Amino acid sequence: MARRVRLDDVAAAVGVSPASASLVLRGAPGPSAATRARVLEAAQRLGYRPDRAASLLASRRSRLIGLLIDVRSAFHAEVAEQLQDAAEDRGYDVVLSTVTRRRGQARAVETLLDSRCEALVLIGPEAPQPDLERLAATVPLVVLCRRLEAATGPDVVRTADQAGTALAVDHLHRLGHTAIAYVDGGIGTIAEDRRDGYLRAMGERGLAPRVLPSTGPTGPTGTESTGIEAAAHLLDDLPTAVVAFNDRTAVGLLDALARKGISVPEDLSVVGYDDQPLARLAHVGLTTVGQDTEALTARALDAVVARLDGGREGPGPEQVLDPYLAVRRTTAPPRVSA
Amino acid sequence: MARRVRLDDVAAAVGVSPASASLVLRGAPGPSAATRARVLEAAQRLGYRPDRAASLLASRRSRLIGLLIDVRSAFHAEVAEQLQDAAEDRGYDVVLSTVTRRRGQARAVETLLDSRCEALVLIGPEAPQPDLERLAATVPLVVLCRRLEAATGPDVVRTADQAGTALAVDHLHRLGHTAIAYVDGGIGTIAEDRRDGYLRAMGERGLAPRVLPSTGPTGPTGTESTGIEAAAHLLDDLPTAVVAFNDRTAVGLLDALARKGISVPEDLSVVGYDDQPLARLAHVGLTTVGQDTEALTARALDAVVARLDGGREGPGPEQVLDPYLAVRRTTAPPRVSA
DNA sequence: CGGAGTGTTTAAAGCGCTTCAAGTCCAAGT
DNA sequence: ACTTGGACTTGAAGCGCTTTAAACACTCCG
Repeated sequence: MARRVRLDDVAAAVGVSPASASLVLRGAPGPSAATRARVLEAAQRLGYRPDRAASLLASRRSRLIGLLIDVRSAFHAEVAEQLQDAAEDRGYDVVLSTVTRRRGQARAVETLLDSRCEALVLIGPEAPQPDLERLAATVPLVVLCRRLEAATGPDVVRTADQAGTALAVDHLHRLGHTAIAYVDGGIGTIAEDRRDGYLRAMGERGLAPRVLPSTGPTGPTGTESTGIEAAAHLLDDLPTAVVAFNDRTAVGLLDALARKGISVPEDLSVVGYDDQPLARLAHVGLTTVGQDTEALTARALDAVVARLDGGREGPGPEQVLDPYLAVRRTTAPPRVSA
Repeated sequence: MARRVRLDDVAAAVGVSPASASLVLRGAPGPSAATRARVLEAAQRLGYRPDRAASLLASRRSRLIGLLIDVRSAFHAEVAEQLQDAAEDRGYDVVLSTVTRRRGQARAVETLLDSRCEALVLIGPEAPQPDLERLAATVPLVVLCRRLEAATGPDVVRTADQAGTALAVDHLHRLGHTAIAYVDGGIGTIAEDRRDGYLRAMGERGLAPRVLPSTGPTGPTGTESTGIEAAAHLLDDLPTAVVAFNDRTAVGLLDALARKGISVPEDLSVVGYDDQPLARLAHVGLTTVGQDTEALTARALDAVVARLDGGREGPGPEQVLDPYLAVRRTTAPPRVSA
């Protein structure tokens, strides 16, 4: 295994100083076109690859953005991919750190910090707000998809979850539904917001809300089984439409309903939340509320860049994006009033 | 934003040389218990965090393993998580790089190499074998879940895919099935192996194989829609059992069958492949073939460590693990012969 | 009491790159 | 002919840490 080609090797091959070679290879202004061409050629020929660690150490800037993800989540994955591409366009690089069951968020954040990240992006962090504020004092921090009470430190970019469930209720109401139930998602800011949005939207229309509790605090919440259990409760007194906390719950619900011989959307309309790939599948065709991931990551990156390159100091305004409603095949006018 | 605490600061605070502090903080032998305690205390008090880039640069070793994943794949995610934990136990760290639609495998590998990774793990790389061989000449390389013809360079750790489909056929045959169809997964080493396994297993039992082609080369292969299409073909001449290339295909199949009023497993048994979380869901209960991810990652790490710490030079033996069969609710004896 | 031996500590030399002050060179200006 | 300024180039000083060999302080032994 041959020794790695260094900058000095390239410089020596061309007969210029390492300093010049460095400038050329980073596209910095200074070197003449002739030098530039020769250095580039040599670098190419020798197969030179700059040493990341060395440049990080030498340059004051690292142009690295740390992204903390739970690699098992499809949504996180999507954000990662888009942030990666968006960052690249702005000359930044993204370093990923993943939480595992053993390795908590704190550990993962440390790894990121140790890697000289200049800013951190956390997706729906569960850490208590004071912890986030403290972290924000150390490094520019963007909190994605999580509401904070009067955020002072971190920048917040999120979707208006309340508006999302309201959108769902509105859609159903326009179709003629009045008996619209909601399957809850348990505790957490997001679940709260979605529930509130539902309750408010129902209230505004003078409709009686009906919230089916999520699976008890013991089991996991917002999964297919939540939907299956909810279906059991629903059967006693069937509404004409149901809004579920998320798509997985909705899918569980759908499955349980199918087994009971209740046809969707004829007997019952169902709306999910998240617009997961799952929901888009032709044979599921779930009407669902979604958030614009691309806009979300773009805003997050903007916030980072505003601090890093723009020199913004205080926290920016909380960025709240509007959710959208993807109408598919699980909603229709109620049978009786049609 | 206060300047970062450096090793020198810690050393100065205690009144020892940076060299000693360095030794203590890395748990290297040398420093006395007294010094050790004082340095540790100071580091703690000052909130010292070693600079990753600097230590990488200074130490000859980086103890970094690069893992290339497609962050959208659940399987990759699982591997990432497990490799992360396993590596930690051996004193290695994992750096993740993700391919995006824009950013191919090659680019991602470069990033990893630039980060001073000492070894690379690729999951089911699609690159042609010569490329992999070339890469393996540069850096210790482990190829996970992909068969190579007479691998000379990279270490290979995979599951015997042929044995997997054979397992499925065997299970069905024992239940009394003889008309067992297979839904193909298109091109690629994995799809080939699974198909071959099916064909061979059928042949050995004197059964007539029936392979339903995967969706044409235009569309994506091995998805739910593959299963849906296959179901349409199946209806003309219903076998008593079907083995699908993977779980997603099986789920599509299941869904389409349900719509046609064909009940599983009464009318038709279905076996998937991958044992995805999806398959394990209570309301799916798919009988499926799975691979032992934990063993897979453990072997991969062993291979890496054998080269890095053990000084192994040549390629190790190809590691082929046995798949397992998870029998759930989609398989039963055929109606007639029961 | 000198020196071998043991256990600790540290000075100093980098790791490979960036950066910036300080050149060098040459054409234009006076 | 002699400065002036612009366009390039480069020497040298780090970035924050590791590592090696050498220095140091003892204790133990003959």
